[in-house]
Amino acid sequence: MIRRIPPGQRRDELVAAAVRVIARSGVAKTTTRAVVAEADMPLGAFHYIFGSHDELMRAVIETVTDDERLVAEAASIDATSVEAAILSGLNAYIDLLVAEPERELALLELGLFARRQSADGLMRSQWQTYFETVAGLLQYAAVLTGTRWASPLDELARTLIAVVDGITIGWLADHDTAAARRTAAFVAVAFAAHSRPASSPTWS
Amino acid sequence: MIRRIPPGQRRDELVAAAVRVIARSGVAKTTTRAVVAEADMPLGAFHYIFGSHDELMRAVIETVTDDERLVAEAASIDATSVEAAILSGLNAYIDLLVAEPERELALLELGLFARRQSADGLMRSQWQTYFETVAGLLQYAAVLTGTRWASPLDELARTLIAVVDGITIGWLADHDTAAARRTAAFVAVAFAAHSRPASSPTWS
DNA sequence: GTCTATAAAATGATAGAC
DNA sequence: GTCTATCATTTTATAGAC
Repeated sequence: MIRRIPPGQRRDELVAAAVRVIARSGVAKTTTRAVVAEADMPLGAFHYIFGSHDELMRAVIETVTDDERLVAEAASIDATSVEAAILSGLNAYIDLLVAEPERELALLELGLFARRQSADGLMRSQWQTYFETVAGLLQYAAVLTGTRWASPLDELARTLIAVVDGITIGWLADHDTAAARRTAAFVAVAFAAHSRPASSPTWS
Repeated sequence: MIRRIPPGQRRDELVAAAVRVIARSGVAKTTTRAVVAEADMPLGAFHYIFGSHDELMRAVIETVTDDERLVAEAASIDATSVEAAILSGLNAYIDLLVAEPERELALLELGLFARRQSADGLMRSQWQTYFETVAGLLQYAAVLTGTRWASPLDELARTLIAVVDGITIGWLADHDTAAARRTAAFVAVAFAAHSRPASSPTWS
């Protein structure tokens, strides 16, 4: 019995399987065999689609960069105030982190793996996507709360990503969810200090 | 020609060699062979000292936790103000990061590796050490600037570690040192908002 | 105790039948 | 195109000479 499946689809299946294996077992144990087993494919099918193990990992990083963490955009943002907006966004992320720690662990592993692996900017583009996503969210939050940002958006976005990454690592270390939320609260206040009413002049 | 060396010393040599290999090539490529080659020892010597590859990695994490990143304590802190103190400390760390990126990359890799590997809290104790070190530095900064912290020290320390980790990852992604320093400046201002004159009451 | 030689297992990649 | 069987290499771990 032969399964005739479009190459593109098989490729997607392999990448999806790799993502699951990475989340479950880590980048180090994501072997070619483990991936094809997860995808329920014969080993031979692998090299028909990907030239090498490296090529698969590269595809995984690119895919993950595109569709992961975008769920954050769906987070319901509290429009009561800028502080509330940032806090609700961070808490929604922390909820996600607590619910699926392996996912975030996998994303960090993939980032460091990319950094080790490729001389070109694979990790750079991964984080660039994060920056842009968060910049969009910050802009959205400003509109929602009738405010504007008093500091450059890309600077704020980068800082917020740093905080998210830092909260993630800290929580992965000790699972202290309450502490993570306290950090989030600290940051929310700090960001609120960089917002102004939408109609105010450049420096109040 | 036989080298008769105390087992404790050989153990230390292997751990030190492992750290160098990790920094240079990453956790994934830190094989037993690579480590003994780095330590200039025969392969057989390895299993005489460590029962397994895992045991070595565990020893590495414990060692690294103890002595790394403590160099931050030597950073000259600007006592002009709380903001200046935090900023100078973070900038000193960024200097270190830029000078030896592989070192910080290795520390992050080891943390995630520990998290993957051991069910017990190896990563937890690693970060716990960071928390305590930074808490000490924050306390020192307060004394130096004649202020006191208006928020719990452990909460501030945890947040600062999160920021340091986040700055590190962001910089590793794109090597944007100026951006890292802007994030540091943002954070320094935020921390200053949580300080009070040393003699003031609990809430001003 | 120290080292060389080798076993045993895992992994990336390919050959070749169908 | 698809899959089974296999190769070549790498890696952890051990056996056994000295």
